[in-house]
Amino acid sequence: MTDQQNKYEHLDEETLFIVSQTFKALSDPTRIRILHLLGEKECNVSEIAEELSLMQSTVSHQLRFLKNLRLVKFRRAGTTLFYSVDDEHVMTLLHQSIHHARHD
Amino acid sequence: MTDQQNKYEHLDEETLFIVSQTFKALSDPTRIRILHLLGEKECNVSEIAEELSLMQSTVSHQLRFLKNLRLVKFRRAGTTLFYSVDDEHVMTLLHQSIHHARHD
DNA sequence: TTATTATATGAACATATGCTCATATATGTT
DNA sequence: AACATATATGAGCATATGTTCATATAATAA
Repeated sequence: MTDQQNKYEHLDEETLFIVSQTFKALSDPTRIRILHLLGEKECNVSEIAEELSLMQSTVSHQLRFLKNLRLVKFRRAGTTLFYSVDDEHVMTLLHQSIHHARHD
Repeated sequence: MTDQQNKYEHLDEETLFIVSQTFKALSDPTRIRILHLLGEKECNVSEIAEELSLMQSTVSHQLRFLKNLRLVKFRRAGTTLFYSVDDEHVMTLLHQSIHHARHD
C-alpha cells in the first residue's frame, strides 16, 4: 500500500477571484441594503435613494458596482431605470446570512 | 379595506453590521484560502504559512482577524497552536459560493 | 430647440485594508 | 538562567474603498 498523504487540494485562482469578488459585493452595508431592498421589489434609482436615505450619486455608483458583477439588472421606462436582482445564488447567500445573524 | 401599501421593512443596524462583517471576512483571497484549508484539516500557524506560501506574520494577522469574528478557534500543544474552523454557518456559505463559482 | 427630469460619471478626499519588517511574547529545553 | 522555537504584535507603507460634489448624459415634454 502506498502512503496516504492526502495532499491538500488548493483553490484555483479563478475560483478564488470569483468567490472573493462575490463576498466583497456583500461586505458593504450600503450594497447589502440596496440588494435587500431590490430583493423585495424592483425599484428605480431615486426610490432606492429615498427609501434608504442615500445620495442619488451613491446609489448610482453602487448600482454600477453591482451591475458589473451581474448581481442586478435594469429595464428602462423613459428616463427612469428600474433595477432588480439578477443573481439568485447571491441573494440566497445574503438571506441565509441575515437569517443566521438574527438567530445566533 | 385599508390601503395595502406594504411598507418596506428595513434591516436593523445590528443585523446589517453582523452580515457585512461576515462577508468582509470572506472577501479577501488570503482569508478564503486559510478558511478553506482549515476546513480540510486542523493546522498550526507555520503549516498554514507553508502550505499557502504566506509569511508567518501575514497568517498570524489574518488568524487574529478570523478569531475575533469567532470563525476559527485554536488549541495549544506546547508552543504550537492548532487552528480549526469554528463557524459551520460561515463555512457553508463559503462552500456554496465555491460551488457556484465553479458551476456557473 | 429649449427645458426638465432621471441617472451616470469623474475627481477629490478621508478612511480602511493587507502586507512586510522588526521585534515582542510565550512555552519548552538544556 | 540562557536559549530555541512558535506565534503575536505594532509601525509603516502602498493600495483599495466609499462618499460627496460638480457636472455630464440621456430621454422626454413643451
